[in-house]
Amino acid sequence: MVPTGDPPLKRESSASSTVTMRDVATASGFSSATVSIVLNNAPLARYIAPATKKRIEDAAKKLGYRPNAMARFLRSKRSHSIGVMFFDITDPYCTPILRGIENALYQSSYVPIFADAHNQKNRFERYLEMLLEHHVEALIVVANWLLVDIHLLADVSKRNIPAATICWELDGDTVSSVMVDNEMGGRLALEHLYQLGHRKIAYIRGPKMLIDSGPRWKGIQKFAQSVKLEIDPALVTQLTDSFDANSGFEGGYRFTEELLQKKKRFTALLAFDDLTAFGAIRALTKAGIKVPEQCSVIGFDDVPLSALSAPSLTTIRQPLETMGGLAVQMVMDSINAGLEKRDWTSSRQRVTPELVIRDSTRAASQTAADD
Amino acid sequence: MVPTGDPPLKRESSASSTVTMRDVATASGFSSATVSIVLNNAPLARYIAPATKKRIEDAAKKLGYRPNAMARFLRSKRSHSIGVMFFDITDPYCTPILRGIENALYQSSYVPIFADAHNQKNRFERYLEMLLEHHVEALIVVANWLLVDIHLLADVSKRNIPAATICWELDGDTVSSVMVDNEMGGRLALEHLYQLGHRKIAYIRGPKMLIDSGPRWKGIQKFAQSVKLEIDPALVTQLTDSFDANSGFEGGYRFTEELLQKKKRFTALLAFDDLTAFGAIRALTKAGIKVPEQCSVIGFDDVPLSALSAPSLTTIRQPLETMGGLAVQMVMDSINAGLEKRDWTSSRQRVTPELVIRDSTRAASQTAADD
DNA sequence: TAGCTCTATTGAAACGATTCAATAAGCACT
DNA sequence: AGTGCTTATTGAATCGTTTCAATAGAGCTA
Repeated sequence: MVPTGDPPLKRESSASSTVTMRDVATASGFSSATVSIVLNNAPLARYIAPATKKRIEDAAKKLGYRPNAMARFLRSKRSHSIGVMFFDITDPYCTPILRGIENALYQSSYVPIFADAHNQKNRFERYLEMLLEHHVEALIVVANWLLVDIHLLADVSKRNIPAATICWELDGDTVSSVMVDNEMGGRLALEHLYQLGHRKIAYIRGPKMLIDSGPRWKGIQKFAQSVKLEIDPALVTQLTDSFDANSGFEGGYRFTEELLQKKKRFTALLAFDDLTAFGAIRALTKAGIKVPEQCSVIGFDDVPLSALSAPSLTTIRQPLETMGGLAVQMVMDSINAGLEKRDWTSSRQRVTPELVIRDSTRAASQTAADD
Repeated sequence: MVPTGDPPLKRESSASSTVTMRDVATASGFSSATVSIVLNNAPLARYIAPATKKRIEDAAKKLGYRPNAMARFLRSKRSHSIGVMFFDITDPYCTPILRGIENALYQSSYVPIFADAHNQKNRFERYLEMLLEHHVEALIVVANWLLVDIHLLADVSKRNIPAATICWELDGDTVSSVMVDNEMGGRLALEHLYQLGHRKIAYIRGPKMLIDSGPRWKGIQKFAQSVKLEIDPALVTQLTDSFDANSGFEGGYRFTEELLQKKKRFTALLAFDDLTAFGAIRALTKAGIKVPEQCSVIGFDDVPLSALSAPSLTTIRQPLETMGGLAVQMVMDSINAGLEKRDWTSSRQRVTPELVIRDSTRAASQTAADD
């Protein structure tokens, strides 16, 4: 319809053929070396005449040239991809982390290769193998549960691939890590309940296996000590080790039932994490105890559903999305250091947790004292 | 300590150098062509002597040989990766789909490259570009919300890359799709409430923009007609179009409040999806109406949190993990068809939804009739 | 003994980029 | 007129595989 100078049927539009760099070279009248230099803005581009640059860029655009990532990598050793391994994506708190990682990588035009170990060691190893085959430039491991560190450490550091863990730390200094300050989080949680006037508080501690459990409990104890609050051992239980991400909910349910059977009264419950808290709320509700009217409940993590549940959950927020971004930053720094042959030492980041007050906690004075 | 025939210090263990195929070739005493044939079990491997195979495999294992995915691809045109694009991973019902996709790919030794469009068109396009650069062999798009199909269709089909959508359908027959049978789901939901004896039922319909909204409502209407149940227009609202995955919750909350203000009584509420249902429950609870004692609520999707919330949510289950797996199967079939130069036509799968009865619904006879 | 089919193996040419060293022209100095 | 510097461009090697065509011995048939 519209008359233009272009020939009506161009090859580019019809064929599914791949446009290679050589095509751009011949189309623009320069060599592929020049094309490569211009299109990558390589150091030598300083010497390329502006007119040349323009002609090449125009040709590339016109042909719809897209560099072949594989060919590029084969030569330059850079895959522009990084491996992101989760131990169990089913765990609701993984999603914000994934979002954080994805977003940060997007900014750097890196692509995440996603892996989910399903909490199985052999699966973890197989994925590691696959990621290495794909020559990821770095590795981020989100380890909510246990992992065997030997192989990760060996394989990864041997090949000089930067690695970072989120929610987990490894011995040695080869692998960076991002974690929340669990001790501070524990303190914040108890402090909140204490300030609301609660004194008879039940606790569901995290499983031994988990790296978070210890520090969180330590923070609780320290705060209790500082205000001379007695922690009644009869009101303390601990989740058992398990490989199932949903075990938190079931554990919270079961151990709350146990606590209730003891007939020891408590006006608040401090759960290891949000899932545990949900389990606890379920058990309390089933026993006819209203949350927060008769019992306050506080969680830890601030998983996405905590804001949606009824009642919405007061919790200690981990800045999960931020943590994902930080991990990316760390491995990126390391990649760049390697590229520029600078030295680089792994680091251990601690992010600060934050109290989020919602509907599952209220002042003890408003709490009905009896069952 | 243990005396072996091996020399004490092997090159392999110390260096971070890459073991190439040529290394395996020289170590085993054969040519790299033979090594390639053996290690890939290529057609020509029929003619290779068993002893040769063994020697090559041993050498490869001993050296810790790992094929270079990039070099391999450059030659064979196969990246062994597929692109997985989400429109908003934040939406809780994406996680099971991701799990399903990941698991199916793992079985085929394919690797997923993860992309999240954040519901933004330009981001979607940029990611498409990146995925094509990485030469993914196929594309799976999980489109919970709207998307502009023109470019997807054009770019993808032009390059003969198989594509499948989950929770969305495209015009034309280039792109396969997996969807739940929404009409049946709508019917199941109303049927459940009806069988519980509910007659005064409020409805929160899905936003116009969403492909699911229409059929779901149609199923509801058809069932109502079949049992001569009158749908009171005053008890019907519709979510407004929005790009925010969380809008379901807020919408559910707001429109339930609106319904309550009308003072029209209802004993049950049928929500468009689970998030909407949670919003509705929040509003009902806030208004002093207990769920399910005074009002039953049913959702749709069965997102992971539906089982954990208090009360746990009765809902229509979409087999999300299965759907992810199906999509993988489809694109895999298509990839293989392309490889074997067979013909292949895209298909549209419908999976059946399933009623999951939990605690948010109960018989109308047990429902307190007045507010 | 020529001709054929199997078995067993390999040389060498791709694949599509990057990058180093080489070339060459122009200009400004001593 | 020789030397050195800057600008502008390119030829050719290289990355690590895959794969086609070639080679060659061996056993079988006619």
